[in-house]
Amino acid sequence: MTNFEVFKERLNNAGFKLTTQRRVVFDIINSNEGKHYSPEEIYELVKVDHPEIGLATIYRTLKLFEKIAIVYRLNFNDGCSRFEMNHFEDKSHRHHHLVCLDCGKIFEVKLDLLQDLEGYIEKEYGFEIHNHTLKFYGVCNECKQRRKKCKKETT
Amino acid sequence: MTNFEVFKERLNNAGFKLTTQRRVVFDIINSNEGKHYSPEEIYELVKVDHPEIGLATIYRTLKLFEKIAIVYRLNFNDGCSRFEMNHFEDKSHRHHHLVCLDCGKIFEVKLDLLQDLEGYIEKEYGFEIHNHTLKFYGVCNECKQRRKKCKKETT
DNA sequence: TTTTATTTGATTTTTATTCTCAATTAAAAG
DNA sequence: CTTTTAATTGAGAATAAAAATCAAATAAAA
Ligand SMILES: [Zn+2]
Ligand SMILES: [Zn+2]
Ligand SMILES: [Zn+2]
Ligand SMILES: [Zn+2]
Repeated sequence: MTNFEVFKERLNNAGFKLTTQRRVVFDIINSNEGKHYSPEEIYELVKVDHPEIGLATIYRTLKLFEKIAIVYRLNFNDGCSRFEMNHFEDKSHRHHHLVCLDCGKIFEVKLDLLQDLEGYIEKEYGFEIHNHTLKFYGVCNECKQRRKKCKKETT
Repeated sequence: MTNFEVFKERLNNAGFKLTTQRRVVFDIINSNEGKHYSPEEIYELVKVDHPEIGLATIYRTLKLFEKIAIVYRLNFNDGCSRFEMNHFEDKSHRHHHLVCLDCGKIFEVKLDLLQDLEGYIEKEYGFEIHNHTLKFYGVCNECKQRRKKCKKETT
C-alpha cells in the first residue's frame, strides 16, 4: 500500500473529499522526505504549478492532514509550525530532531531508543503513550569543526 | 546559592539591571514549581500586587529570562508559549512532559533516562548536545479510568 | 546627588493563523 | 451522462500572540 493509497483511505474513512488542492499538498510533503516545510514554504512550492491555490487552503489542508494523521506538526520556535510526513507504513521510521544552535540546521536521528523510558512512564504513571516528540539542541559536527578552525586561526 | 542569587548573578553577568518588574516575574515563576504559565497568565498574576506593570514588559522579561537561561520556553501547541523555571541548581531536576490528549493536563516526569540515546547521538553524529525537550502524548491515568467507567455504564 | 544608559508603560505594528461567505466542485444519486 | 447536494475553495477580513516604538521613569555608576 503506497503512501498515497493510505492518504486516500484516511480521507475517505474520515468523510473528506479528495480534491486537487489536497492531492497537490500531499505530493509536495510526500516527495520531500527529510524536509520540514512551513505553510508559507509549501504555498510557494504549490504556486509553481498551481498559482490558483490560496494560502488559506494550505493552512486548512495542513490542519486536516494533521487531524487524520497524514503529517506531523513540528515546532522549532522559529515563529511558525512546520510539517513532515507521518511515515505510517513503517513505525520504526519515527525519528528525533537535532537542532543546531549555531547554524539552525535540523538533522534527523532514525534510532528511537525510548523503550525503557516509555515502559517506566506507562508503569509508573499509568499514562498510555500514543506518541512522542524529542528534540536535542546543541552544536552540529560542521559547526564544531568551524569553531575549532576559527580558534586555531586566531592563535 | 538560592535561585534568586543565581538570577541576580546572571542578570549582572549579562549586563542587565535588577528591576522591580523583573523581580516580580521571577518570583511568580520561581514559586510555582510544576506550573507552565503563559505570558497572559503571568500578567494576570502580576497584576494582583502590581497593576502598574504592563503586558509588554511581561513579554520582554520572559524573553530576557529565556536568553540568560532563567526559564525554559515550552510549546504545547495551544497558541502561546509557556514558561517554567530552569532549575539550574540541580541538573537531575530536568524533566519530561506528559500531555493528555483527553483532558489536556500536563504531567511531569522527573526521570531522564536519555543517556544511551545522547551517547549514541554524540558519537554517531558528532553532535554536541546542550539540551533537549521530550514530550509524550497519550491518555493520563484519570482519563483511562473514566473511559473504562463509561464503557461499563453503556454495557 | 548627579549622570547616564537601561528599562518601562502605553500604544501601535507585525505576522501567523483562522474565519467568512459566495462561488466552485467532488462524488453520490438518478 | 446529468442532476443534486454537501463539502470545499479563494479572496479578503478578522484575530491574537508577540514585537516594535518612543517619551518618561529609574537603577546603578560616578
Ligand atoms: Zn523530521
Ligand atoms: Zn550547525
Ligand atoms: Zn514542566
Ligand atoms: Zn487526561
